[in-house]
Amino acid sequence: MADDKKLTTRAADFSAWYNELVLRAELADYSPVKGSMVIRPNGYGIWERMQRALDDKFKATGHRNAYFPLFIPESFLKKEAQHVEGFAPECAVVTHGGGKKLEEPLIVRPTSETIVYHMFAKWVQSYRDLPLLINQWANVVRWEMRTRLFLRTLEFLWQEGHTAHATHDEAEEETRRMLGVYRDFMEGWMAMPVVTGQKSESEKFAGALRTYSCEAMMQDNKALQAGTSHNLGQNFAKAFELQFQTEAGGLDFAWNTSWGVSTRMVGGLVMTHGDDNGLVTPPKLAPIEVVIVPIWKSDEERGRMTDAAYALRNELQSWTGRGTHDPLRVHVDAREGVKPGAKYYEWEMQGVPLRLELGPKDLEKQSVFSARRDTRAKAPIPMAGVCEGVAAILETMQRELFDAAKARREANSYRGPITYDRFKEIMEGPGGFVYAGWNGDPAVEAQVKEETKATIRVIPDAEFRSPDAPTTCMVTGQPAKYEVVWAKAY
RNA sequence: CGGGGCGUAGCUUAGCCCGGUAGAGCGCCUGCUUCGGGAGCAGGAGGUCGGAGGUUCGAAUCCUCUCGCCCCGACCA
Repeated sequence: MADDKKLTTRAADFSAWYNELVLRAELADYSPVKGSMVIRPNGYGIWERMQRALDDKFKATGHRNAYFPLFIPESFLKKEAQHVEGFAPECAVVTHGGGKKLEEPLIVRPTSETIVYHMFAKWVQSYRDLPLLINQWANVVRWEMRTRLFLRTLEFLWQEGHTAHATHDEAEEETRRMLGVYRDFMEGWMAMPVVTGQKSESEKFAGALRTYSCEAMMQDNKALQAGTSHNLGQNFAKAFELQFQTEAGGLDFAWNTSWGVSTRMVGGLVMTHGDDNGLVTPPKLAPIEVVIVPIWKSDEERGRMTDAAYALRNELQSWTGRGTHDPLRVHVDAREGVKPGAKYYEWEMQGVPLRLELGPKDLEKQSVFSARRDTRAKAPIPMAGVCEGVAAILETMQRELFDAAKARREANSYRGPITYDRFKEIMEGPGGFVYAGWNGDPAVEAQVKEETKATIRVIPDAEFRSPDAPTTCMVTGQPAKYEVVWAKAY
């Protein structure tokens, strides 16, 4: 009886733990259509907070939101050779509408480069129209063979930024800037440390010149590609005749970038911070940061305690110590007929960062009893200064979640000279990030993937590289062209 | 598309070999007692046993077909 209330532990079966958590925390549920899911209010609430934070960052870097249609003419996809090769196999295609066969099939967008740059071509005439900085929040469809809640579903929600620039260097700067924005968000809001860097040729976006990525390590030591930013060069501009008059009077193709993050990040958040009791949400992304549970025995006490709980909520909500635009998000759980213990388990499963218990004894002592979700640390907070006290705990928790995740990642990262045999041991065993030399040959990359299922996650940016750069390729022993991060990935 | 598992109440499932009144736990509703870490008692609602054929006096159970889902692989944000 007690057992079926517990989650499968991470140690016993990480995959089962993840699925159970997502369902039990009511983040999402399976839909009647295979491979697609319903995002429930608990999960959507986290996504909304992600959206808000990211949208502010996009606006602050000069982007404006727009919306492009769901349907794309099939012919558009075919205009960029690599793009069609990459995406055609996973596209949903509409062949009928209004009871009639369509003259030209419509693709349900797997991503919107083609239609966006088709439109850009109409809007851009001169270098004065550049840069054009657009973002859209949308759903996209990719017909994946194997799906997983939040991590890979047929349809998912994301944001896709699309920009056009006059020069390669400007486009490159934008590509890197947005990768930085993603990193700031993932580390500052999700408390999820990432390794940034460039993708190898085989892993880059179909149609891009270069792809950069944020890679996070999950608690099973596998990598999650959490966000990508692409320098598209002039590939799409040429395919869609996106040209402009230069300052000198000539004609040139524009330079494009695109970048995106998706609801997959919710899955990343779960697998970064969740524990065997359920979800752990970083305070900054928690739809509810604080839940107050009033404790009573008699009816008389129930009245007094719920009143006190709502009064405490009002005090917390109206506190402006974090600024008027960032009030504490507080919920009172005054349900009758559910015992306090049952409420504790429920809110822990849902990942609410801080629980406040308020009973007659606390009221007498003019304090409230707090329990932190991640460490389970419990301590009374004096009513005088309760807002500051609560805010301080949340701030500490946000920081410590990041520190803990980063320490875990580093503990499972391997640097220094390594043999291919040792590498195989790591990948068959605990897994993790292995920093090693690579001769740059795609055949080596393919061989390692075939033999170990590990892939090159990124060619890391300078700050992530080892103090002593590897000099030889881990597999061939030839001179290393790059230091790369190997890992099994989601 | 290969390999494995499974479809019985909202959920988890027993029953299936060996055909004969469809059972349990959780959840839900009502009432009373409870309430500082998953409450107890009493009463109650809820089922075309995934679907279609067949065998049989009789099918959740046996046979055939079919649909769907989950997990593991190949592919991918």
